[in-house]
Amino acid sequence: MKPPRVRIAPSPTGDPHVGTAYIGLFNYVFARKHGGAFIVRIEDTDRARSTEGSEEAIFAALRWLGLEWDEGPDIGGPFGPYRQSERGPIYSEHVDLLLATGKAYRCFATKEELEAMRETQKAEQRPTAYDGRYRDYDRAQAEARARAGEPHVVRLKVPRDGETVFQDGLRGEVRFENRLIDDAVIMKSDGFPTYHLANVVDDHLMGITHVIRGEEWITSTPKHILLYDAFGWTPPEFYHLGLLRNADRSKLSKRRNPVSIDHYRELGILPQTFLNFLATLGFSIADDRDRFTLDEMIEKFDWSRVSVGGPVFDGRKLEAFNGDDIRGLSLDEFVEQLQSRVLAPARLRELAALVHERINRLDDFVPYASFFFGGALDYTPVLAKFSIKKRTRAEVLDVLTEFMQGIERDPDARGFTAEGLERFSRTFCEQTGWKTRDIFGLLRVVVTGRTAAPGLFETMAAVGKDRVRLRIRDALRVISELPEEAPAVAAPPQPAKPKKDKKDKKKKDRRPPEAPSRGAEQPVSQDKSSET
RNA sequence: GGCCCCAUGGUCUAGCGGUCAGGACGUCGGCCUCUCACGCCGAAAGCUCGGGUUCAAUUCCCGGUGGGGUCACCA
Repeated sequence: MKPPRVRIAPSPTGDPHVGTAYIGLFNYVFARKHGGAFIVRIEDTDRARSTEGSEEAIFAALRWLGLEWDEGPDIGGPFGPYRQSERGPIYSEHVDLLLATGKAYRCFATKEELEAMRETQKAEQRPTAYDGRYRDYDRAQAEARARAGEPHVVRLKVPRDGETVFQDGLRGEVRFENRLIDDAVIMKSDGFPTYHLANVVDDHLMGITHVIRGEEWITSTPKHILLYDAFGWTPPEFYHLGLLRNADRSKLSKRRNPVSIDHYRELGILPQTFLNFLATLGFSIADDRDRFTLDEMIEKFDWSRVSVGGPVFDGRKLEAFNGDDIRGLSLDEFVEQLQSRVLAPARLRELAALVHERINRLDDFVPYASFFFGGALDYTPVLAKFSIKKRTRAEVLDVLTEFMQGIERDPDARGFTAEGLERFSRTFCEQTGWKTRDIFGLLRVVVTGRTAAPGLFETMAAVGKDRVRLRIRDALRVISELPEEAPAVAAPPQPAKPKKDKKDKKKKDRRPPEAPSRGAEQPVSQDKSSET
């Protein structure tokens, strides 16, 4: 086999996603196995959703895992630039090419117009698809309107009949009827290419030989094949891996699970352990062994050892692996890990600043700062002395859920700095009509498990976004399971969980932080993910 | 709903026509032990269903069912 060239193409729209690591791992291993190149390309053609800092965070996460790339935006390479926002002229050239050969056409339909079209189609129980209203529009007229600066998109002219077939390296032949594929937008009205176009053009120009990506892309693959055809190019080989799932088998989403690589890093998962665990979610090295190193995986890698059903991401197993590996460390190594990861000087200083004026003896630092560490908290003690009056349980659940969504979406909150969080939180109060003292108190309890703690926003920032999210999710579960008669978050007449026998305790202590919460979940809102 | 993908214990998987269906996590029981943890031993728990093909199907084919993905000027 001549050296393959593979890539991951993350979109810088949020925290580094475990899916990116999963797909990245398989790409990386395949490249290394065959002495090929592993490339990182940033797909940032969506100007609205790309966020500052996300790109760096993705690089840092991949490097932490040890998935080093051979070409990428930060290290360059012979086929750059590797950031799609810097490749504008290349895309326009290629669009012009398709326009000139009649493989694509300009479409002047407005978003509203298309929305109305879809509504009608839905109402009539027909599949929603672009109806081709500008497909045969007069070329000269279209060019004139375009020259006049009228906003429009460019669409691929998909053949009306026949079918598009491709070989999936993991699934065999996959066929789609062309009449069911609508004319995909390839250039948006802002002049940026869509994913489909940029992806195909870049993969071709960068010499990508194997496209290894998530199953969610299968249905857009025929569009890509058609694009390769339109350009007269030979498509690469495709391998669609199964999607990582939540415990309920839906596509892994942060609504139900911690999905940030940073979260696992912060909780003290060892990078090689994390890779090993991800690898087992689809790859098997042998009949009766599931612990192996990255090098062993590379050595033994073969597509016939890759399974394709979407695996549930089971944090308990990850932790079991991690525990094993921690025990495998020498005492010196263990201490080194603690010093570099849990109590690194900068981290210690950050926490010390918050604890400084609140303790009387130095060694109170450790118990005082306990909530800065670990995953879920035990809310039993604090439940005995905390309540919100005049608010129903449903209101509490709602407001926490909204808050959790807010820290994801809000530009102020997303960076998770004390200032940003405070700005966001105060606005949030105004919008929800909650008194600051009520909601800040509630958040304090949720985030720290205590009614007294350092300043809420400094504390939240130091606790970290992923832990905060995890605790809110866990709190939602706990609150929803409180006895019915409890007003909101309140001290029930008797303790909520009056007696815990040995077994219960054991169970609780062992429950991993990642355990997905149940009973307090919101309607699914799928995470958007990049091609990784 | 249309289209597409998938299907071995609760979860991740091995299996590639004939196996007591193997391993791992989790669960349960026991041993070790001042406690816990680790470690060790053991147990319960699985081939989605129905048709074919075959001397023989978990394994091959078809269909049902179930799950998932996708139907944007997001990737």
